[in-house]
Amino acid sequence: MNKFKPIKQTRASEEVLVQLKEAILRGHYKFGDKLPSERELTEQFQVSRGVVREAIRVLQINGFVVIRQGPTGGAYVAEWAFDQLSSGFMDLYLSGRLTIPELNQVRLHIEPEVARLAALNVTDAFRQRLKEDLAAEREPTTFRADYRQRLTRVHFTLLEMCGNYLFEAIVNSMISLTHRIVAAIEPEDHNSLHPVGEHDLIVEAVLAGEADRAAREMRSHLETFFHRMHDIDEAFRLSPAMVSTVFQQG
Amino acid sequence: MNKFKPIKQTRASEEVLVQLKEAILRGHYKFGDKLPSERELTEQFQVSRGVVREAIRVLQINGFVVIRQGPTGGAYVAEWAFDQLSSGFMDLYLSGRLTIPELNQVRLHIEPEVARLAALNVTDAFRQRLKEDLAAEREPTTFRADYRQRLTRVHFTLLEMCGNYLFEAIVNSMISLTHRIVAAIEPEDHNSLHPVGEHDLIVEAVLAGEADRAAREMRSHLETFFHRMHDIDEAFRLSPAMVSTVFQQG
DNA sequence: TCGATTGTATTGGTCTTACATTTAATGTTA
DNA sequence: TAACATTAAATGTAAGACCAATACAATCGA
Repeated sequence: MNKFKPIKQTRASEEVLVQLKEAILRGHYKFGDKLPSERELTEQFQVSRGVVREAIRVLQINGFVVIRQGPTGGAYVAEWAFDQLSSGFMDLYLSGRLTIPELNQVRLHIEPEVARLAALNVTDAFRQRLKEDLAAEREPTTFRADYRQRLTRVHFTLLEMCGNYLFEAIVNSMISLTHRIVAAIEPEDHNSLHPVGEHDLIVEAVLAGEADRAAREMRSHLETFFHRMHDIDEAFRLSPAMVSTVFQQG
Repeated sequence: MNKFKPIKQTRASEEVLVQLKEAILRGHYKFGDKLPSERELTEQFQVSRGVVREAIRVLQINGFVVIRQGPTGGAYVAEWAFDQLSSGFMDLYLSGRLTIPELNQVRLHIEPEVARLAALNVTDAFRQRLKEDLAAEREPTTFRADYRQRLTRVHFTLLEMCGNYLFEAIVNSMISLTHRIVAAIEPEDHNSLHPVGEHDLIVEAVLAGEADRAAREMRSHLETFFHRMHDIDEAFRLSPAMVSTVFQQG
């Protein structure tokens, strides 16, 4: 006969983590706010400093807070967005569970829909941004990373336009993953992988509010891009150099 | 002129985390394997035990390892799958960034495609499983959670059938989130939210290998389900009781 | 002999104390 | 006034002790 309940099955650090995380998610601590110092938290939670640090470390790694040292230092609530999802997808890829063709298949199914929705939500402000994005692509540049960044501005703008935060979160994370892979396999002549001007037809359709055409153009763009990506990838596949490159971007 | 790079910008615990995580992702430690004990890692990394613990705590929270105490205890590599993605979506919802209609819109766009792909990949083994899943729905039950579990077996089987691990990861996580929300708002008479037999037409189409029809049936099923879900949700929206219920499932 | 109990060693969980490092703010000196 | 030194507040790291859980071996009793 077992009359009594077990006392503690959860780790103290997890309790602290849950409470801090809930406080952040509920908005009790907003972006930029500073959590109490470690010593303060040890008093409030009545646990040791090590326990508090374990909880805060988890929050930091998962992107909920950034930590600074010194006076005015501490754990500050970060503008977290897709960090957790991104690293989730990343880990799926790095562990070998997720292949590039699978990734591309999903993007190929979702992003045309994003473009379609974007065309339905077009406003003057967005029209302006899309034009700026296209112009930015043409600017001369020296750094490859910078170039890639500007080539995806159109995609990110369309994501915001589609009006669905979950689509935005998922596709944003998938684009991040694609970036990282491309950074490892991209040839010297990066213009051959993604020439400038490939977004023109998409934007044109979106600006005109033609939803279905926007979806078709997006699909067509992705198909050609993925095709090139696949060709280049084959040369590097299983190359130890590439694998370590992807890891090192951690 | 700053010719030299800073020596250490990363925290020791992050270094340890990266190395352990990479070892797991690379498959150096496989499912079920045991990481060295904390005291052993302390010696190998030449850092204090607290540093090692912070790293391991992150691995544990993110689902990469499970930890047991006692002799034969330690950090064992877990069969991690979608934990990180699931909690990522969960946090988006709990923080209020993601709404239920947005979630449903995405599911409504992706899951018909999953059903379509499943119909193309049908095998005898999967045929058998689908029939079992449908039969399981009919079995009498007492626990609501158990009932929900069995009602989604068809969805999970279709996910496996679609042959794309990323689709599986995303939709699996979204279904988990839906479950959690439903658990908070579900009425006593749970059969009204998702009556038995709603999957029959989907499975019928998949078994016949009719891809487009499978997609249509899936879409139709989700539309009616989300419609009911929406009606019920309105009654509970902003109810403090519900919000805390969702949090408590953490 | 068998079974229950007890001891024991190992491993994670927590606490404490001390010191190092970083850094904003303040004070001080040339 | 500007450059430099001091201070203090916060995180970062280290080391040691002890608690808690538990698999396994040893012991004891019927």
